[in-house]
Amino acid sequence: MKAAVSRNPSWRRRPRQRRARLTFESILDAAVRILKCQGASSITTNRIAQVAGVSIGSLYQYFPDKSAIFVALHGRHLDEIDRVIQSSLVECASSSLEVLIGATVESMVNAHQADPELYQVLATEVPHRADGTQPFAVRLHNAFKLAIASHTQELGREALRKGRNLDKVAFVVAHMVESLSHGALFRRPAALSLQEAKAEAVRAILLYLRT
Amino acid sequence: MKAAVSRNPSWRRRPRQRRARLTFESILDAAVRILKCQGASSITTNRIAQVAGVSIGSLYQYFPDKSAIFVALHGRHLDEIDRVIQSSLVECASSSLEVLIGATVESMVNAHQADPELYQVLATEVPHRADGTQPFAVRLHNAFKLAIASHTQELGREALRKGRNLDKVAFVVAHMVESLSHGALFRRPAALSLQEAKAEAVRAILLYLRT
Amino acid sequence: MKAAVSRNPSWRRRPRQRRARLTFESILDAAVRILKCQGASSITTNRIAQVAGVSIGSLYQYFPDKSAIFVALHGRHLDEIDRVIQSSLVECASSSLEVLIGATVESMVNAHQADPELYQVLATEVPHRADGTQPFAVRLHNAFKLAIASHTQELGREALRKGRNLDKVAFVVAHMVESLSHGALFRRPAALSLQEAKAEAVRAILLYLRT
Amino acid sequence: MKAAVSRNPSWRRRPRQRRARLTFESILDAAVRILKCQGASSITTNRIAQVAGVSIGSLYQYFPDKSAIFVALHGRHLDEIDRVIQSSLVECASSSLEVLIGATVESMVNAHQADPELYQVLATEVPHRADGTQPFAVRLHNAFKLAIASHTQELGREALRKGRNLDKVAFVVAHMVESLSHGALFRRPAALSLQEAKAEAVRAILLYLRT
DNA sequence: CATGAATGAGTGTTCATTCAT
DNA sequence: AATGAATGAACACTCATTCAT
Repeated sequence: MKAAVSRNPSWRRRPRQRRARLTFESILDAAVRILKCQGASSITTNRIAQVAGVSIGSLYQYFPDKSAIFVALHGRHLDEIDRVIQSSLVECASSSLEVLIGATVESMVNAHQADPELYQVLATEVPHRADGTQPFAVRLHNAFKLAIASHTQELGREALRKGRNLDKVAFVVAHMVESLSHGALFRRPAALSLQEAKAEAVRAILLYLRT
Repeated sequence: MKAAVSRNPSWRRRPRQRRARLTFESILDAAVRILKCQGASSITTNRIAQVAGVSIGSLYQYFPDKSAIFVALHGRHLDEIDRVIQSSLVECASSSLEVLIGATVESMVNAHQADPELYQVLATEVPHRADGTQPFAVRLHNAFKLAIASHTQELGREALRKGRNLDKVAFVVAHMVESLSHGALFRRPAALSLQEAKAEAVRAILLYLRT
Repeated sequence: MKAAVSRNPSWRRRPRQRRARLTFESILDAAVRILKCQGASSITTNRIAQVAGVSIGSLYQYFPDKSAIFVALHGRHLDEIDRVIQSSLVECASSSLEVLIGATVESMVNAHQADPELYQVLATEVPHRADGTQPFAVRLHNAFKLAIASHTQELGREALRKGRNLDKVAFVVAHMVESLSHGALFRRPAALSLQEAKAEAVRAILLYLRT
Repeated sequence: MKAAVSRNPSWRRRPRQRRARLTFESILDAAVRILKCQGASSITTNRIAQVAGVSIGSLYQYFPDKSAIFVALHGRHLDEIDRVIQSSLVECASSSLEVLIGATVESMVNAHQADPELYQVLATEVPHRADGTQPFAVRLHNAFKLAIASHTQELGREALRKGRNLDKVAFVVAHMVESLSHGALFRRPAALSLQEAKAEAVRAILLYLRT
């Protein structure tokens, strides 16, 4: 993909595109850094620009206003989680449901464990009006519809019978995966280890699926 | 404690306390009204005071700063949900688990259905730093520990055996109730009616509990 | 006029109204001071507030935005000129046309001579979109219609005959008064003294009126 | 003068000069377009460049700064009016004063009628500090000195006698022409047609000149 | 000469908070 | 205890201008 470009020797490589992407990301990274260190209340566009190492004017070339930065931040997070989940589903497409659900919960937890404070702050302090961006649960929902559909036989003849349609199952599973993964990481009771919480989450989801 | 007041027998009861409570609530109500009508971005302390019909000075008599209003708002919401859940648990203390879980999910949904936009805004646009206030899931967790403990026999001898302790079960149940109730109301797929979503949520929770 | 107020002994004199008016005027005065000293390009709302000795917040309590200050500035100037002209017309209501026109031109020049730089700057550097405020020439026009009407007999039987209506005459006179007064002060050729310029202006206007 | 150019016979004439002139004008035209459509408050150098179809860098090759564009704009307008007036004066050099004044007023009105909004905006919203550029009235003044001088005999022996010098007369006439022409177009009372206003203006000026 | 991305000083404006009344 | 005018630090955002390419 990038080979094709460097193969062309007489070419100043699309400097705009590349630099633009870089700047865009560096602005988001700066926002993240500030969010984690100083919290959401002390974030200003000028500080973001400064931390990102770009001028405030440039920042406004990439984002129409401050809230656009937040939207992009949430978007990037959602995309990341999405990607991780999709990977799990694809990788385990031909594995048992047990493996698949286990891997998914694992991925979910891992994705958040990489930077727990960030996701905490994003979720609780950074406004994320539901404009445009598909709410996360909907993305998960669709992913699980596909995944479950391809394991129909494992679920037994009757599992998806009589009104127990895919939508219903995917609805429950998507919410369980999201809620229990988050919960295992952020809200589990002191008496429960992360391992135990994850295991129980998987157990609960499989129980539901198998019945 | 209220000696000064009770010493004056001819006095309309605790007028200050009463008025104070009223003012306090009217400020929160004003905040809610603004949040629902204009969104979180256009909320200012001055506007809140104006809508509440009190002076800005008075507002600061009841709240040390702006964020305290948000904290109180979230608190009030959590307390309300808490109350509703506790009611369900108490009312159904001697009913079957099926009834209890059904009632709980029902209560949960009803509580949010009263003012869906508000809870949406509160959750997504109003910062709710996790300082001090017990996160909701923890309250639910404790409530369910009690509830489940008192239905141990219905769950069968072995249900709470072998490391499947109360904490673990309550953790899963609390998250399922919260997540699926919210989800049923706010994020269910178009193909699913609220009734169906609720019913499936209850079914899933019971399945887990009974196994 | 103010006696009525001070006659009321138990009264804290409308502090808001009075102070408000004072603040309002002090802001305009500050704007004038800056305009004269630093020119229109270096005027900022913060500097105006500072020079006026009020906080920037207060400034915005009296003016919705920066341009409103300019509008008020022009308005104040127009009102001042208006007042001066009206005075002349009233004072000379029963004098000859010669006296009346002489006095009017004199007033006009005097009014601007008090602060020539200001009016120069106002006219050339401060945007004064014609929104709402009656353009000056229209006010003058109406004033002169009245003045001329009350001197009809002096103008002779035929002066206002045959399509030479009041509107027409007032149109010409108003423009001559304004233009020649301004011109005498700001744009007269070096060879002409102010006195001469004014005298010639009056002569020209009277010539027109008498024919 | 243009030796370098004429030395190269096969060359399209002065390409740089020509293009330069074109670019210069296109920038001014763009400014005019913006001024008329969006008003003076929303004019920016970047937008001007964009509308003109040149880069912002090029714009700064032709104008040292933003205000230079305004100066040039006013200059272009003044030159245009100047040109039109001079034409009238030259064309009517040997006509009667009546014809000459009539033609001049006519020209003046026509010149502004071509684009009334523009001249309104230029006069009221675009700063035109009196630096350098001869104020318009002075140009007119000189033009009329010449014109009137060459009609001395028509004015009669005594007309320019005893202190009634050319400067005085030209001062009055120049201001009357300018003010009444503008007034006829932009500020005439509703009851007056443009034709009537112009005719009365001419009549008033001639009355003055002939006395 | 042309370009237009980058700059950043500077602006208008807001709004949480105070405090004299 | 209540008021609300006054405050001014702080902010989001603009735009004239530069300069490396």
